[in-house]
Amino acid sequence: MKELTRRQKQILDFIQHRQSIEKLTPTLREIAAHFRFHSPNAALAHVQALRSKGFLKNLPGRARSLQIIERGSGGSVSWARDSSVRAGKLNSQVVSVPVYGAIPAGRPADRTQEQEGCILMDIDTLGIKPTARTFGLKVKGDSMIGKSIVDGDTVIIEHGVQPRSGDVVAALIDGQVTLKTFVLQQGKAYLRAENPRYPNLIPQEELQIQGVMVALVRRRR
Amino acid sequence: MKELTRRQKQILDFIQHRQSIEKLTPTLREIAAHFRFHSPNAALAHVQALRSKGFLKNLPGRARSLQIIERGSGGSVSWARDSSVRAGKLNSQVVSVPVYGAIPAGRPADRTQEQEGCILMDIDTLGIKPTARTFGLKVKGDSMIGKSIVDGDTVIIEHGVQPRSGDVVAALIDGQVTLKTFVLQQGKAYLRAENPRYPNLIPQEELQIQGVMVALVRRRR
DNA sequence: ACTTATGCTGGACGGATATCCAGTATTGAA
DNA sequence: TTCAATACTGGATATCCGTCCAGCATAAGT
Repeated sequence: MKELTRRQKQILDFIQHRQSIEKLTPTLREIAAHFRFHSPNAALAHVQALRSKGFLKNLPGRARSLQIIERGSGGSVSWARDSSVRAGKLNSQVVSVPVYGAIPAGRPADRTQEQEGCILMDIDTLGIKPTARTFGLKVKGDSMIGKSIVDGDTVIIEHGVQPRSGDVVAALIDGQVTLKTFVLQQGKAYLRAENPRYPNLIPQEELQIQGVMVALVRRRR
Repeated sequence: MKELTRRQKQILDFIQHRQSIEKLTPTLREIAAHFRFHSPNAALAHVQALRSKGFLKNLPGRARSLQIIERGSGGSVSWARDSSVRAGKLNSQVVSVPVYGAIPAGRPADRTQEQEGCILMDIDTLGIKPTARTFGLKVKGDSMIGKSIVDGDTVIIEHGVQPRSGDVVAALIDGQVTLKTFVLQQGKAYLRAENPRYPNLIPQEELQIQGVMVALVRRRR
């Protein structure tokens, strides 16, 4: 790991500070203003150095898109205001996961119409670090009763991961998303319903896996 | 408090989701793209509505400067509130619920020894407004399989409420807490295990009900 | 029929922003 | 000295972005 100059560390700390306080990444001009630079280019040079050294990333050309890259044991929390921690959990973060009642066919991004709400949960309880493609799905019917998933449950689905045999997956079948168990048997994949009243599904062509279940939430009704 | 239309709530949820996942506020055009608007003005109209209703603020003219305005529901859940939460939900609050692996006999307050961790969740998902006597309980065994509660699940228990017939309750039996279904039949209360391999329990003296299940959380293992 | 609220399209403007180019000054190593 | 790395200035540009204007459509209430 390349090391940072003192100035670069100051820049990085400033970015981190602004993010934690204002929940907003500073622009290059705001960085320049804070350090009394007369040109945004001075800030850019440092940011570029931080990028090339792997401490920052961003979306090229996009405003306020700087993101600090997490790295394991870099315990520099110099001015962290952690005195406010009470019974809460340390090192945990709450994320917002959108919940859909149903997912129409097509690209996974086409889900905006059906959004029902959202769930806030800490990532430790969730069990994964959610991505932009993590979402909740309201369970309808009892086809997964054998896995103790019942009507009304909300399952948290992570899109874009390879399912292992036995995982519960959200699969696209006949233009609708249903919950099934993904089974890999002798090299062949099929979907098993965890209820004898429902048939198993052997795919004709290819499996349309929308995502893998990572967690479940149930409310008393 | 002015209310939000469904569309406005979807917009707000999306902004919150993006902030919690990417630590970056979406631009109006990114909002428009997600909702398949053909004009950034559609997103602007919603954002303006959210601003005037007090759910959002921003720095005028600045890119990605939307910020969600925190609004607690007023209730004092002081011990449970985690003030380090990055983005709170409107009209809602994220609370910290302690989780125990087992509950020893005695006063419910004497449980600090057995604490295993805690869960952070918003109260809308939880379904109740938690009190100081709300706690999580790790499920051991499969005596409640008939209610789709399996080993490893965490049930959220609310202490001190009167159970209704059919509720799942945490009951104190022989110095141990087990999960059972509370049944009231012809004026007599007893506890039913939702698994034929376990016996029902007819109380000799009085029922020791520790609390009623209000929610359930499951992680993939 | 008339109004109002909501939701969206399409275009446009100006300021904000990231990025590039050229140049200066300082420091330290070869 | 010479060279390279670091730190910064000043200016320029293409694009990104918030915002405004005008208009259309639908639905609900009066």
